[in-house]
Amino acid sequence: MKIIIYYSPIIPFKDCELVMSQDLIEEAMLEMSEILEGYTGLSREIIYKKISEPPRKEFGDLSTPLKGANAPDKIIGKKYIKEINKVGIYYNAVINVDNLFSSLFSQLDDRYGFPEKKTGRRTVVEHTSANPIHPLHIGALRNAVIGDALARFLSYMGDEVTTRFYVNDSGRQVGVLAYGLEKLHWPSPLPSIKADYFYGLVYASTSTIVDIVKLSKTPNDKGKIDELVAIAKELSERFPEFWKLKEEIEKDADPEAEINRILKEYEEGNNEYKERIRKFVNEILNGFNETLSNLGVSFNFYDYESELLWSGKVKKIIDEILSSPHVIYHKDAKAISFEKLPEDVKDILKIPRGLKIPPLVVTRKDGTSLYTIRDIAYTLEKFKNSDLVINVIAEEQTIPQIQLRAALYLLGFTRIAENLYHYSYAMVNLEGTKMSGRRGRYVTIDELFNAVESVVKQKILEKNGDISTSASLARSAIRYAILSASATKPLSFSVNRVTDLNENSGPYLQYTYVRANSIMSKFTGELNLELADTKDIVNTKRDILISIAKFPYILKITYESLQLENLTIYIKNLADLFNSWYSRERILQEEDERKKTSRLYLVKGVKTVLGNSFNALGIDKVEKM
RNA sequence: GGACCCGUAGCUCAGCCAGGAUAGAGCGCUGGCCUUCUAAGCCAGUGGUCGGGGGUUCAAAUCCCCCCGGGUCCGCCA
Repeated sequence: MKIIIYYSPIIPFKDCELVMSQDLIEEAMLEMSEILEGYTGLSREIIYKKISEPPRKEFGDLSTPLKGANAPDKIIGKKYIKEINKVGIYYNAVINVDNLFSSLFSQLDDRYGFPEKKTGRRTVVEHTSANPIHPLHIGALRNAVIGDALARFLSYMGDEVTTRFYVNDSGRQVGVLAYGLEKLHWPSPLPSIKADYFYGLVYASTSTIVDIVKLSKTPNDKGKIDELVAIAKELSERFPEFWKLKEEIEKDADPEAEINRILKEYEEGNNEYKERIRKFVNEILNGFNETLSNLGVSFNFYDYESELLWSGKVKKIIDEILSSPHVIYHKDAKAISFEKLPEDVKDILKIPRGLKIPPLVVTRKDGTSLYTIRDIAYTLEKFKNSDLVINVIAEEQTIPQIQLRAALYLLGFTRIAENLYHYSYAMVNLEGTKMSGRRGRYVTIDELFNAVESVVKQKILEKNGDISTSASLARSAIRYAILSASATKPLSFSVNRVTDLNENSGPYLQYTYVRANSIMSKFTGELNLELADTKDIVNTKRDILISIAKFPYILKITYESLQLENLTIYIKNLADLFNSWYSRERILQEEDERKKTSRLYLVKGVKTVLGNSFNALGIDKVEKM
């Protein structure tokens, strides 16, 4: 793995600071650059910046290419650097294992790696925030896992973190569902089925029927109608009330107008709609929670979008917008224009210079509100007690998120606009399935989780393991599959792959932890650093030592980049090293007390690093597998 | 048409932003290892025009330009 230096944080710090403790690799790199500075005349910053891990062992532990530098072929180091050897343009440093070992383990405790001081940054992570109209499907999975892991991670790193789920209970989709329910006289969910599944069927049925009615009035697209009819048949097999619902909806001259009417009355505070909609939204949210708890995901707050409407906060923003100089007419509607947003501000707000930001319409024709405008009001709320807001939202919403930042900036909320971060992630593909919430075609997270858990259970039975760990293992398999990939890349998912619990999986990491933990719990003595034989720290053990020492550094770059895969991949590599060593040498059975001691320290280090990383990523520590 | 993301082994992914020495994992395939602290493991082998072409550089998977392919967005939806 490459050692990376001098990262410029993705989000600049203002009055907050990350102070890492015990970052011994960083100290070694500083020492190396100081030594070379004296010989080469290059600034230590330049040297430091170029340090990386050499591709092969024989080149040492740290390496920096310095062309034209004229240092001696061999330099003796000081504390963490043993010596530096010149090979071609490279200066290769060998780490002083004795000193690294004693420094590292003289202070390694349960908190190892995490900063001792709080950063002083108050961070909101808004994530998942799925529309409460159908069960959570695979689309929301990546969001929930990334958001939850980010929040845990930042919290361990010393941010004061708040997690929020934005309940989008005021959008058109909720209006569609309310319309369908009204037509069915507000039925209660069937007891045999989870509420979110029941409402999901009503929503998909209503939405499909409304589209059929709409299309049948302008009969020009035969193919499309045939397709919808096929979907109708499909839905009617899953939802017995489908034809009754269709009959009811067809009685309305203009279903679309009915949906708008409901939305308007609801937004204006009609009590019946307020109550009825809140009731089903909460039932669906309960379903979400059941799903999310399987994944180990929970929230500090659920923020109902509708409350922003009824409290007048949205209206206040609309008024502010309308009195700003940036309002124009766009297709006969009042809209915010972003024409006058300066180019250099675009850079600050991470908006591509080449992008012409589309105008943002302020309200619908009938006066009801639109999502992005409501989101402005919501963003102000989120910033009330925070410095940074991270929105984990799919990349499809890049433009609205840009409009949001740009609008906030133009309205004068510059600090907020600058500290609002869109954590974008690409789509998850599941074995080529095509998903559509509006048509009720989706694979739910529950289905995936159950499939994974049942494979895990089978595996546990085969191995005579502890069946009570099945949920933990299934959860970690799913979370690992997501957290080890870069969020910006489209992710191909398949149940087969997630349930392949091999050496590149959550359970593999848990298994490695179990091994380390089991050794430590069988050891009853007291570890004494004086007894440790550092001469024994060679080959893979040496790699393990250095890897453990690198942990704070990895945490730091992960914190600054917000790319959790840095940490995930790192612990996978550490687990590989540990397992490789584990199969070759004995630890508790080692007869030489001094060797046994130094090895036990390594095991303790591995256990601590894995355990702390698990905490930060939301992977369960299990004792037995 | 414009903007953004992605393209690395048969498949799924690291590495790219911060350029350096024979490009790494897992799955798959081949063969080995359980009287030893948990074999969800270990060891060995197999497999790559880093999408293509130019450019910058002593040095390019990595930076720049062009092109090709896939995805997403450009709504009075979210």
